[in-house]
Amino acid sequence: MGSDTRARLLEAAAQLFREQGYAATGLKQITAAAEAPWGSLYHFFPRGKEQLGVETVEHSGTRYLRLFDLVYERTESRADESVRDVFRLSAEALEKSNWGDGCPIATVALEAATTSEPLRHACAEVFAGWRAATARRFAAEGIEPADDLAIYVLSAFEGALILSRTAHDTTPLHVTADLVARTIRAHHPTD
Amino acid sequence: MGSDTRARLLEAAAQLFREQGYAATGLKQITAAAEAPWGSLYHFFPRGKEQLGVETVEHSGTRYLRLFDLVYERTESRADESVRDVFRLSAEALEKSNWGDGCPIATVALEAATTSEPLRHACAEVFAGWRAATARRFAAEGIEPADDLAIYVLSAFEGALILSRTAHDTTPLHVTADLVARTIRAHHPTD
DNA sequence: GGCACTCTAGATAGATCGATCTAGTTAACG
DNA sequence: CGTTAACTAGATCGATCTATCTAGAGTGCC
Repeated sequence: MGSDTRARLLEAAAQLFREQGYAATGLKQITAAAEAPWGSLYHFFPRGKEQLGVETVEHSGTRYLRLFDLVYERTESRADESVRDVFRLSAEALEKSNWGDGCPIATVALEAATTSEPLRHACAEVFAGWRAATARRFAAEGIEPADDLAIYVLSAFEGALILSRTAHDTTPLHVTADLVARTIRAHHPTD
Repeated sequence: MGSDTRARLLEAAAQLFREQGYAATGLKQITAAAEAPWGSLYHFFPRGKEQLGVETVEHSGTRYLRLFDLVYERTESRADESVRDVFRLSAEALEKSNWGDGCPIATVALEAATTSEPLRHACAEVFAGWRAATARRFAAEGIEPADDLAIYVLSAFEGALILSRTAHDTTPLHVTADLVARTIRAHHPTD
């Protein structure tokens, strides 16, 4: 039973969707990258590309959520420093991947916003999960309004990723991180 | 000479790229939407889809730049209020268009980041132009560092647009607008 | 062994993709 | 008028797309 073909397909799809988007990625390209037989794709994802897309978004989403939580759980640093860490880590990953590894959801989310309701919904759920995790971290430190600040951080993060990736320059991520972190610090309860 | 076929093609391409992205939009679909003959497309854009893409990005970019400038030039309101206006106007447009009219550049920018250097470059130039216009407005009011703050505003704006469009809910735009405007206000010179 | 089930392997269908090509039509200008 | 260029119109090409289909290989269970 220990076949990992399905996992490899998800992994390859995640990488390709992240780099070049959903519409530009062919199923043939995914099976080739996963070194998986064509027949397996429709065995594991009988509803075709859209199902693969939805599951890939969920896969990338929870994987990234764990990354956020990992950073957030280091409570020796304060919340504003955690936020800055997220930006900094993403900037590193972006540059190291030759500007390929941006947000694994954003491209698909924009493509699907009006073209595929299941896909759009999956992306919305992922964003909501990220926001909730960030809000929890803020609330745990008494930073309020936690939910609004989480939305704000996520917005700035996604936007800075776009600008940096498009410009091939991490400056937007670093500049935005500084100003966002300052906002969060200003909302720390006086201690 | 007064043929507007070329303009109609650009307009239709801009709308379709904005709604569903570059890769998902076929040239046939563009000519159909523009009510333009297939032959005209390669007459006006002999280098094909990529050339049309680049010119469409430039077209949408300068059109949006004029919109920014229009808001920014209303100097009776302060810079932080102008920023809020941009967010609010976008939220209205987004909702009224059934979540179709997000950023006309972002989707293409993400798709092209690793797949088409000319297209990516065109998007980067547009973003740079928007940033410069915003920075000029800030500098004119003594808000410094103008360039960093412009990057920050643009990041938050782009990200909030993604979140709102994906969630089919303008809350991210409004929440982010409030917090960003507060940051800008805090950078006003004491007057 | 024999049956059932999972997964692999790839041929193939049918549609659509971007791009090229040739005619035909229209307009500009001498 | 005649000539040239601009533009329209669409057939057509090869490639590629998603999806379906059949056949076979592997595996566990009775």
